[in-house]
Amino acid sequence: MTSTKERILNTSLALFNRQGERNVTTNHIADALGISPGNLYYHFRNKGTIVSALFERYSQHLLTLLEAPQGPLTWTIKTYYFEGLLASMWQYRFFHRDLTHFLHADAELAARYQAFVEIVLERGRVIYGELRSSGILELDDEQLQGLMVNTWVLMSSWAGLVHGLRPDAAADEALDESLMRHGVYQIICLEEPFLRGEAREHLEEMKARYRAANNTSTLLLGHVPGLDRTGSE
Amino acid sequence: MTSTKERILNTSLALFNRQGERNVTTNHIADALGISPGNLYYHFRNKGTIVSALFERYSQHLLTLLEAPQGPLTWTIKTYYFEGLLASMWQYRFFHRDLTHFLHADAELAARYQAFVEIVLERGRVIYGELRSSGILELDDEQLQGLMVNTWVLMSSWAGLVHGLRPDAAADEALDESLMRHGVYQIICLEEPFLRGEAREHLEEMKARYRAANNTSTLLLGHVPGLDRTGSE
DNA sequence: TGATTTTTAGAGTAATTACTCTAGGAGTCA
DNA sequence: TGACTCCTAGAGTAATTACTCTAAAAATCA
Repeated sequence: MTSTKERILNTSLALFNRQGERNVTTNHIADALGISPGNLYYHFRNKGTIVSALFERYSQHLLTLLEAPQGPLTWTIKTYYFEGLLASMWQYRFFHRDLTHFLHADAELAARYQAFVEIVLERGRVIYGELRSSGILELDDEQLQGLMVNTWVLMSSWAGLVHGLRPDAAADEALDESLMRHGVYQIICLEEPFLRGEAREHLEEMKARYRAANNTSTLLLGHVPGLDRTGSE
Repeated sequence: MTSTKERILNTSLALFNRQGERNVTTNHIADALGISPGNLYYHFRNKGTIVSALFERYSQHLLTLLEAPQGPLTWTIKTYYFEGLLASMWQYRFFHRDLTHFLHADAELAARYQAFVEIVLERGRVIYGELRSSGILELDDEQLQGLMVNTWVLMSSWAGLVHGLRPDAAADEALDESLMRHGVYQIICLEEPFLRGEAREHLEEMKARYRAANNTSTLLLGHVPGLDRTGSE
């Protein structure tokens, strides 16, 4: 028995992810819920408030994950961990999809987002730093920073990228898993050159685990099976 | 003396980049040009056609750049080359910003975009392959593919990312150069572990060249000068 | 029970916006 | 000059959409 307010958020999130925030009207949300527009606006002053509330959820969710202490950190564990992060970000993919617009339209949200990214990057640096201390990663401070930024770029735009190349992906939940795995794979590619010791031993195993199956995200894998005929009806 | 059709495209591009396609109406474009809406619609059947035509320009521009033969390829030259690519992409940054929406709204555009990405990736693989043949890069096929995908992810989302973190960047042309340079720097970070021979000698010099100045994109560099007070008005 | 507050419905509206239509100007060519 | 095509103006419209307002149901509480 969730409150109306939360049901609005849940439904909005689902619709936003599937159709894009731009294509989802407030009336549409109310309809999907079987409530009146008036009711919706009783709980949320305007559409932006819904987006803002969803960002709050998203950032809290992610920061909680990032705060969780994890004892002795191995590279394998870290990878599973990042897989979880990516999955959480995928759940709120509408946000990164229209990020620029949201930040442009709401200065307060922009400030919150900046602070959020700062914490994420900082926490990421700590994680990579721990791996370095354990001798699992070998890189200097500047390389670590570069790696961290590239990891964040990848994670925060992966969903949107995949969405662009496979417009069907939004509806097809089965694709999700495989696409997420490919995202993790690309992160592994980022880290690979710096891996040492324990990590190197598990590298092939992990790459195999996350390497996308041939039938998905083929575009990003080089060989396209049945999509090569363009233009013909 | 450019034709009205081209003036519409130029103005649309400028407005789209600055304000986002979503926030630019067709009437707005006509106003900015000092022409009537009727005139605009004489040249373009609808708004989507403008976007589509701009993508045509964009993709042709990029593919032309990518086709240009470049004789003996050094890593330094390749880096300048990528800098040019990134600059061209920045000129059409509105497109990647709302990419998902455009592809969702226009199936034909989606198909063209897919084909475009395929060619870009293929051409990128060739370039990296040449560097490998010259002994400048040391990596296997799979690593090359991973690197290529990550480079593309970075290039195609860098503008949007930067835009998200520095909403002011759209207006401030002076920031552009520095932000673009940081993008190239991140690409260097991707390649660095694989560099050998000639490239390693120029590495520090190139990193220094593209390392962003402290006063820009500070968020992505770790140390933030004056933005640390959050929440207070 | 009655009073008060919270939640809901649903009709309605003002504003926006993509796009149309008609008519007329401006080149061009015979 | 006249006919014909290309280009342009600008008023107008139908549809969408974020949001409001009033009143009533439902829950809460004394």
